Amino acid sequence: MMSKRDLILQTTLELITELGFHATPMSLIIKKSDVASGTIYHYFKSKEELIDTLYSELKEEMGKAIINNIDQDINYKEKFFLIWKNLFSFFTDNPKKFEFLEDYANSPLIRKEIKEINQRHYEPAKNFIESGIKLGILRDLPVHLIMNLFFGNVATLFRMISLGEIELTNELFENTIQSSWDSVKIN
Amino acid sequence: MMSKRDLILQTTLELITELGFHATPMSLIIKKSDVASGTIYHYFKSKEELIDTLYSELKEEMGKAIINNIDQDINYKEKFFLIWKNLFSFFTDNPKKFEFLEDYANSPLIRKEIKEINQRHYEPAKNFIESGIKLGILRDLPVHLIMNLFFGNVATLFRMISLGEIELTNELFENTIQSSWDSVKIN
Amino acid sequence: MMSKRDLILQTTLELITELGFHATPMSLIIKKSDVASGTIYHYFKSKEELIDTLYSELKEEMGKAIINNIDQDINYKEKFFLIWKNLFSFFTDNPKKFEFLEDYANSPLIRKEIKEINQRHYEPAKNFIESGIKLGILRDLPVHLIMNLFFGNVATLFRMISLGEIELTNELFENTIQSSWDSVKIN
Amino acid sequence: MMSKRDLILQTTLELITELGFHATPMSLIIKKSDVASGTIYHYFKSKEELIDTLYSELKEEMGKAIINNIDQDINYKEKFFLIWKNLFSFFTDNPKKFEFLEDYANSPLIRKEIKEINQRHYEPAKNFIESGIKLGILRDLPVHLIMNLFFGNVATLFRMISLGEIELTNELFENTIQSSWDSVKIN
DNA sequence: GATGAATGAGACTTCATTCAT
DNA sequence: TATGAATGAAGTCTCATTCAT
Repeated sequence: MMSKRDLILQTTLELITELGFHATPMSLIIKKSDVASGTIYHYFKSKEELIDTLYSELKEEMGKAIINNIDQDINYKEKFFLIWKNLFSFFTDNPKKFEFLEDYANSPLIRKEIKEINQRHYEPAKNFIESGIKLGILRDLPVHLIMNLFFGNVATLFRMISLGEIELTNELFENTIQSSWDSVKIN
Repeated sequence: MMSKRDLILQTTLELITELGFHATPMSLIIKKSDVASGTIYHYFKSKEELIDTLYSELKEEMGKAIINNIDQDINYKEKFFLIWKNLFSFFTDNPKKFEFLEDYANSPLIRKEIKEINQRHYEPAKNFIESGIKLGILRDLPVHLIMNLFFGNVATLFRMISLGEIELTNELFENTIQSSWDSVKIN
Repeated sequence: MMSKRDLILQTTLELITELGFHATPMSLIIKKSDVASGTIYHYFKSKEELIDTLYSELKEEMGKAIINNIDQDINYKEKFFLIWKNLFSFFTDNPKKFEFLEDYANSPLIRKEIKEINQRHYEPAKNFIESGIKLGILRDLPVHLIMNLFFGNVATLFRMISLGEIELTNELFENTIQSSWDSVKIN
Repeated sequence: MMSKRDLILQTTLELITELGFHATPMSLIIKKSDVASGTIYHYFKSKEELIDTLYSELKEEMGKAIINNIDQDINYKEKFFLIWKNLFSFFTDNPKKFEFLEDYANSPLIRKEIKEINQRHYEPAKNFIESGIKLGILRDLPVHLIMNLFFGNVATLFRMISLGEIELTNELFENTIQSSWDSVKIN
């Protein structure tokens, strides 16, 4: 059985992605979680702290998903493709989490301090890009720029699939990753 | 002198990018615009219609900015670079408009119908991409996917510059566009 | 007809003296005043500002009541008695105002700044005491101490009468004022 | 070491004088006392009973302080002065208790029944005043009026000293008591 | 005796909107 | 066109208290 705390977080994710932060009153989270109003404030000091917490937990989860299986004995390009697929799979498996993280990535609703602290979950990914540049495999662009372009590409494909604007075929999938790779690889 | 209607729209843009839609009460727009509460409702039926209107006007403005100067006698790649630069310049010249359009591109706050209607301002850009594919210059990916990847790349660079996360040099600028081009061109 | 603003102030006085500040919810003031909840906030920014305003208005009113008729051609002691009676009459005529001013005189609920500003209504009274000291009629005690003792004496008598703990006769009234006078006069 | 019960009472006194009854939530008393919420309800049935108890204990303590040393072989006036000083000393030694007793003397928060019961601690003081009247030393005013005027005078001086509005010198102290005596003694 | 998670009524306040002038 | 007093539903959060352990 889920703890009340986790139940509240899950309900919050569902409602906020569906309705947006301000269109999701605490009263609705309370009702859907089937807890008393006081209970939510027992675990989270305020609505802001509630979504800060949700953001942190999801950011950590995504950071871990990205580097899944990455320690295999495969070459750089294959690892690039693997990470791309890992991120895409995370979105596919957790569309709500994708939506939430997209919406609040640049939102003033999440305190800056929270955002900075959660950067730490992306150290492995950052190291991967950095090593690619050092090895002369990747273009010499700022590491964070490459990471953001990469992330943006995955998100763009996933969003369109998710909204039904295009259909996902194996070919499209591979071509899009290839396009992403071509944008940063040298030659 | 600015009409009251336009004054209200401008104030709305400023406040909404700074505070977000729900944290920007009509009362604040009213106060900062120095009009009476009745006046705002004379021009816009509701808060929703106000931002629908703002969205439409900005979307149109951006659509026009993109194709500025595009009818010159230059080759395809040069046009690709020009459009990239046009979009980037529009963001640089209008950072608030960039922010607003980014925030509300995927927001449920803008009615779907409004979003669809404003697609028409991007016909020229769409035609440009389509012709590139037909001519065998661009990869055979769905047109809208290419457009979104393209838009995403420009936005990613601009956002990082704007937030001060990286510094814009001529070299970085050209390299990033080149990276964007490499992701879609054939060969 | 009373303005909504004044109606709210009057209702507030009645409820707060009866129930106390914290036991008087805004919702009750709203209901008894028969206005909309928004209306109260149109005139007063917060509950705190509402009672600050009430305090200020009553303090001013009491300040004026005290010096009523004082410019007559009567001697010092007679003026002392007159002021005593003026204050006592103000309490008798406005028992709720007495109660409110008593309860909030030393309350942290009224901002210090508000208290200081309202001292100005007691300048004439202060001058009267000061001149008494200078003329050698009154004991050489700090002016404000004399004022507070004086005020305390009037309030003590009135409170007991008001609570029905003793009965007011002309003799008791005169004796009490005489007692007050004897405490500060020289000889 | 203090019992948890007494610890709670002491914390309550401190918080309530600083913040006021309604601005002092049970949760704060609980936190500052470092006890569990259940514990406070083990000793006191409700918040009301908690302050009723506090009131009673302090009222008794003050009653005892007043008559300290009064059985010496000194004359009536000297006893009057002694009681005055006893009360003033009690305030000086226990400023929080003074504040609490002042604030709640006329408060509807303390049940009437509690107030009446605690009158018994002031029988000796009452007897002292009554005998003064019978002996023809004091003015023939109602006993309780004299007691209240007396108490009010001590409180007025103490409050001003305590707030730093005037400075306490030996001369001022003696003069103020003399003033208090002059207000009730015959001649 | 002691704990603290859980409760839910109710507090203050905000806000989009209306309408008589 | 323009005004701004008035509305009242709804929002976030607090708080005294309970009860299973």
